[in-house]
Amino acid sequence: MATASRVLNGGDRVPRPELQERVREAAAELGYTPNAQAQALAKSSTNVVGILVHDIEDPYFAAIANGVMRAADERNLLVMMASTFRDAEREIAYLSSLRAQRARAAVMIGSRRTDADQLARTANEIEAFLGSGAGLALVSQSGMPAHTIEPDNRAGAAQLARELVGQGWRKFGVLAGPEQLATARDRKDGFVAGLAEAGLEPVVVLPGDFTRDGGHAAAVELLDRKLDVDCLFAVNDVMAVGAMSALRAGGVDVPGQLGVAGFDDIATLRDVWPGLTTVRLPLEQMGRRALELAIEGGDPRTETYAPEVVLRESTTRQ
Amino acid sequence: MATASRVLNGGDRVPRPELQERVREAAAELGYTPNAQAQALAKSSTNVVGILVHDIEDPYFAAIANGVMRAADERNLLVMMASTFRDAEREIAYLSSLRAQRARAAVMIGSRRTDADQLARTANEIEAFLGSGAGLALVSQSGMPAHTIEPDNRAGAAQLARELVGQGWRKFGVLAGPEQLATARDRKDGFVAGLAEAGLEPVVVLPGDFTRDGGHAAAVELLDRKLDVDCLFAVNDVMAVGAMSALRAGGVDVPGQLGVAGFDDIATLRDVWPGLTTVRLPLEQMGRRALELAIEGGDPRTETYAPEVVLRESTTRQ
DNA sequence: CTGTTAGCGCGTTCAA
DNA sequence: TTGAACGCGCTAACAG
Repeated sequence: MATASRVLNGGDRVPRPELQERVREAAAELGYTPNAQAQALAKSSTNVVGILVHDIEDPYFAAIANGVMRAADERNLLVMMASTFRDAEREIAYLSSLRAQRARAAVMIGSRRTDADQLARTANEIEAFLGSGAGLALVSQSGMPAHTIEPDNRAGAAQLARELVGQGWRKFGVLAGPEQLATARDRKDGFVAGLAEAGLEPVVVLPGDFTRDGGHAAAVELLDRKLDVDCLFAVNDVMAVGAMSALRAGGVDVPGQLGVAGFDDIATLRDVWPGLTTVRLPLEQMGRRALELAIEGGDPRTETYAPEVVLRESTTRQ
Repeated sequence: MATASRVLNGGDRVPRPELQERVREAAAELGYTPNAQAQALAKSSTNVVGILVHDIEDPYFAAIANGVMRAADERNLLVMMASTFRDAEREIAYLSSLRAQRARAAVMIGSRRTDADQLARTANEIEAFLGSGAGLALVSQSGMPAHTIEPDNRAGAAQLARELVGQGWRKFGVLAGPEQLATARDRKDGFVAGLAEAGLEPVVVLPGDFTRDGGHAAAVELLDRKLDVDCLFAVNDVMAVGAMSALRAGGVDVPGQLGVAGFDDIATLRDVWPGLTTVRLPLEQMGRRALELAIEGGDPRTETYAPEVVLRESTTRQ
């Protein structure tokens, strides 16, 4: 048995070629397939890593997950992915499952809502996860006792505000997303701060969902209230695109009557017209790096990624 | 030991409440976490299912994967996802890994290129996978000895052709994607067949990649050759959107000078302007159903899903 | 109703 | 260089 094990799996010193051959033949003949569970049990270590996303159909998460999967593939790690459908309970349950699976590491993507109780329970599960010896990295969620990858949302949004002001826009409306979502809040705050540098403040800040429909609804509300605004900033690209649809339906020309900007620079949306001014995040690289940190382990580290403003036609002054 | 096992895990008849309590306390005190690997080994069965996609960042795959994950979540199954990055070798290797993991079932999404040798090797691995007792379903790949979920690409494309002809378009260009890809070929063939019913045939059929860039490049070529075409059919939405960008850059008005249609009805692209005429596929439901069939097992069955033409502004006659 | 025993399939000592 | 024995953590069959 040990001999067979040596030639078929472990890189241990292998027997002489002739015996190797015999073992391989026998394996083929018997239709042998190594049992990863048994291997894991014997070695008490697996090559499984987990990814937790809120919604894999959202291109933001898909892009980051793609980076994680690429990095995992390069290291011959198997990926267990779970979509939490934005349910904190599910997230905790999945993390616990990963612990039971003795996953080597996990990456949690996306920021959580700031419900104190939920957050505490999530933190507990995270402690347990790390306590089991596995590695963990979070993307876009600070304040947890694990590696953290964070885009500098505030700085990116502030820079966007500066550039828009530089283009001549003055009367801004902000489609702010949910107030409890750190990512949304930081982008909104950064934008407002950027405006403040020029002595401006937004005409209106409309909360809403962090989704296409949220952006659409907020834009509809904006039109209904006939607010005096000349440029809209939506805290992510899918919201911006939803808003553009609403504006079009309302007969508002973009950017002729109203400029529109988003955040993320989602690849799938780079062909919309007018081209969406946005803030680019290195999503794939962030995912990649998150996995590296998670595998690496060690003391919690935070890495911040600088976003980059991309000006396109949706905010071109005419 | 058995008593503890009974109260903590298996639904076997449980001991009296008092003892249950004692076990739970001890477990909590010791920080006990069930070892899923050991459970799997002892029960010789897991609750892991696999998903194989070509590229999770492609919204088509993300939508189907989303359906699979929803169905898995409802059944308390853990999902192992692999992105093959369109590499057949990787695909085979992953399927083999899933076998080693003793996965209960797997879903393979997307059609493979028709390279006879690769196809045979994939078929071999599929046989081995099924031979291990696991279930398997393929989405958009026929001709394999497993459950198959197939959109009726030909019928959908043919219907699209009929409706476009009905709107008054006559001189069609087809951005056909790769000839070796069954999905692309079927859509192209169906479209051509639909045109034939009206006594028409396409002015030009341009091959290319099945991606945004493929559509873009094909449209550029079309413009360069100054072909006399009044409507473009791209065999998927991302190609169509890439083509629209190229047309815009070339100063061609859509749909004023050229109509454009796609295929899939990708959710993220429903807000592009002009709204993209396309053929809707129930992607999430297909993914869902694929998992059900894979879990269910039994004799290979094929289920076909009827697409539905969605007319939007990109083909509105002016 | 509870505790004991024997594997599940493997990697890893330790002797030979 | 090879083979025998043990243990990884758990469940299922059995005995008490």
